[in-house]
Amino acid sequence: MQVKRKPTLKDVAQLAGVSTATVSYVINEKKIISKEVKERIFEAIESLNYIPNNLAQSLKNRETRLIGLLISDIANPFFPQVIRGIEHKLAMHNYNILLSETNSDPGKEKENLKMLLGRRVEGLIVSLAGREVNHFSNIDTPIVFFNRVPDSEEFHKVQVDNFKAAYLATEHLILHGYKRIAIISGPEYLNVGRDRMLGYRQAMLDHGLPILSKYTRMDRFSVEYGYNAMEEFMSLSEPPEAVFTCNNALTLGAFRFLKEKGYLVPKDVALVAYDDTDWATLVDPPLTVVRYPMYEMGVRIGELILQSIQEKVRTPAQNIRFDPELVIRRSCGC
Amino acid sequence: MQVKRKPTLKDVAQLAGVSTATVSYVINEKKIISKEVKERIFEAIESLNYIPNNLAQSLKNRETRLIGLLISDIANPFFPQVIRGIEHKLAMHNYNILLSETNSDPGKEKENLKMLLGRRVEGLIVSLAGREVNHFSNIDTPIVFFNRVPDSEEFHKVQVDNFKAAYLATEHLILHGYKRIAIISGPEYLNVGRDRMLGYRQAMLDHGLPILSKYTRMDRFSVEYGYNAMEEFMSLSEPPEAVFTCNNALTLGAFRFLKEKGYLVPKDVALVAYDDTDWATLVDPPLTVVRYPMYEMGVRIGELILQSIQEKVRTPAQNIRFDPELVIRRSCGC
DNA sequence: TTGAAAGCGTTACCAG
DNA sequence: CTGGTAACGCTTTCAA
Repeated sequence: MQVKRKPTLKDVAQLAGVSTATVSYVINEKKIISKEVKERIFEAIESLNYIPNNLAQSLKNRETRLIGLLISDIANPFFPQVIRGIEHKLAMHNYNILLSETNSDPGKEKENLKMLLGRRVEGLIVSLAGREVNHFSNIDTPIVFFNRVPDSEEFHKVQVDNFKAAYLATEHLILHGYKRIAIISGPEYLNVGRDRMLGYRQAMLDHGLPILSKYTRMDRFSVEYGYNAMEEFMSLSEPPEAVFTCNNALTLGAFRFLKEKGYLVPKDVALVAYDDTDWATLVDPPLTVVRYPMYEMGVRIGELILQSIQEKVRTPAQNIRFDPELVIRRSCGC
Repeated sequence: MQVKRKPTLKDVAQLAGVSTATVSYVINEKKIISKEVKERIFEAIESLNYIPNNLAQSLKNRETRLIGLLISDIANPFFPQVIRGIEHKLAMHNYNILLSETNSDPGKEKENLKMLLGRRVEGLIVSLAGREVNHFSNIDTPIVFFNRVPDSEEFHKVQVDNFKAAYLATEHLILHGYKRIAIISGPEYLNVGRDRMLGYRQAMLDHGLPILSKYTRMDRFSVEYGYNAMEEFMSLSEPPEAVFTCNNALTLGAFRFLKEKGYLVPKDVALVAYDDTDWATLVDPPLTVVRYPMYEMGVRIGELILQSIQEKVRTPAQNIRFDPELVIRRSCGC
């Protein structure tokens, strides 16, 4: 549509009978301008409905106040909470968020990255699409990774202590007396899949329990995978006594299977889940879960990126781990 | 940080030994340039790691390929699904999303609106913060409202047929034989609160049932409000036989109250909810809900805004209503 | 206290 | 085919 051009500084200047410089001064309060001139300029701005063109300002000032957010899928309920924290922090400092989704496709990630860089975002907040991270090297725009982070030590990272979270969950099950404990996790090549698996293994090991491949599944973080993995477990001649599901989608799928088939939790099989969701207290039985502060993580991510932008020299990469907490309800059999 | 300046067209031109015009031509494939020159330019681009400055391009071309998204709170699970649809549609056309939250604060909405306009977004997608909409008049940037839309007929709107949704839900309860049917809804001044209430009233009216103020609550869309309203209902000397909760937060609160206090659904009180959530099938009993296609709504919103941007002349405002559907599960007593 | 003009990084017209 | 240059809308230096 955009039929008529938007008013510019020049238009305002003309109408107010002053130079563009003067108008710029009053808008930015950079110089002291006489009351009467100011008045005239404000009137002109008002009557033209003038809003400064931020593109031109950015071009001139070399600052866009834009942060690029690169995530796999905004419908994953984990993200909105975190984004909310990020947004609140950034908004305080007049930074805005440019959103882009990758659908966990590294190709799309690469494309979007280029787009964001082209738009001259001042910082990047990213949860990795896949295992490839080469396209993030050699970028001199500050980056904070979160959730799905690269292994490399050279980047800022904010994450839950996934290992500890899984350890906590598994150990709780062990101390409860269960021996045949299974796990459903995400892909090996993602820290979030791998570290949770490692935490599980370590807990089993520390308590002298065997790690059996028939009780471990790690492939995708999806509802279907959770459903299918649970189905496989329950059709084993010796099904697990307890299962640890490593993210909300997996929990959803696994739990759905159990409900559909009429299994009783925790009697037939106990459950500990990752991610404390809205509904964890509403299902029957209420879910014992690993919880961590999503909003606060977002705020911290926002702080970290703002700080990295401010810095004149590159400071050592920070790896911030948030402590998970076990929320004991009833699905574990307690 | 941003220590070293990013390479510019000029840098590329210099390195390749050509003019900036020529470089621009090859980048945009606007003119036919000889193979060898092209080659040299690509090499220069490669070695400098040059990415065109989109700000300058936008300024020159008068197109930002940016859409502003103005919503109350991204953590409301309704939004992410819709946004996903929007994002996918827009991404196909190389448009990106600038996200901003209002926290349902009209003041913040006004501010953010100005910011988005300053950034010269080509279109606006908004779910209203409050009842005030004056700041949206006199804006010549195309707007599509969704979810919380203004009453005015002058704007494009995409919404669920809220009236019909509530009518459907209420009528189902009525046909089931319940007489004392209550409703918990959101504020009167929001279409989403009001229309759902109206649908309820009409259904009651059409079936000769009285509308009693003790059975109607409309104030806020929050978990707490849902909890409290349900508590009030159940402490009535004659509690309702069935309740219709008008959004996911209200459902969450109301259901939580019932669970906590040990009420049996649908025996003690039947329930029909608005919004089909992930967990609606997992709770006990599975929830009978009103469902509508969130992702598809997002796609439609994206289409509509793109179309409005393309149009040379302003076409009449469209009011698109998505049909809700009743998903009968067990909380209604069927 | 005000203004002229250069420049931010592109694009595109017009010449050659 | 290639290039000089004005212009997009703003900020800021320098001068008046």
